[in-house]
Amino acid sequence: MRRRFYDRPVLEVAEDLVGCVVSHGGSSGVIVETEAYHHSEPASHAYVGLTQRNRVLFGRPGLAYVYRSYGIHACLNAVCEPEGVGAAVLIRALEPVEGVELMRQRRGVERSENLCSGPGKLTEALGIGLELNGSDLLEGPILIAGRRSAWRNVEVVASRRIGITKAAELPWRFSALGSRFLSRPALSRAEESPVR
DNA sequence: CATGGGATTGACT
DNA sequence: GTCAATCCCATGC
Repeated sequence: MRRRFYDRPVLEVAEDLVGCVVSHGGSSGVIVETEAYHHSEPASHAYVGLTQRNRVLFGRPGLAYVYRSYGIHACLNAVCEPEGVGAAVLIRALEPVEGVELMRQRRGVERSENLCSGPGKLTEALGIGLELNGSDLLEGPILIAGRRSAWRNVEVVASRRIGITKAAELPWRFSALGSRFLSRPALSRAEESPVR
């Protein structure tokens, strides 16, 4: 993946990341679910402006923004848009590909549908911790590679973001149509709209 | 300096 | 379905 991939409107990047492959710590998976966050809307950590917590969000595109959620979990984002603009894509679910046994050990669960089906789950499965906040997704140790051929024409659908109270009406969640590895089952067809 | 609230998960009713 | 765990950090007194 090139840096300019991330140096674009965050909604475009969020759609295009579905089908790409995240790898770290001897394991990898295909992204099946993302959400976009932008400083202009109140659900974004960048909404309040530059602070110590969110400074990576304003960094150069292609950085990893890893934050602690509910005091317990780590969540992985890809920083987007030009440097100085607070925007990022939250990686919400993966279809496990490599290192599945490692993922089972790290997660302590067996079912493959349960390994990476949530933002806190996938960081645990891949061994991604807060110390990787600010690392570069183009240099590692976390890497994101482009869509493999089988995913070249994946159908992406948009729906509302999960688990937020502010700006909850925005359809900024993007999922691979029909995937069994989503953090939440597909919504009713009426709630989802095809992208592109 | 005290407090409140999450971009969640898993256990339990 | 409900709810607690647990930790920064941002906010407000």
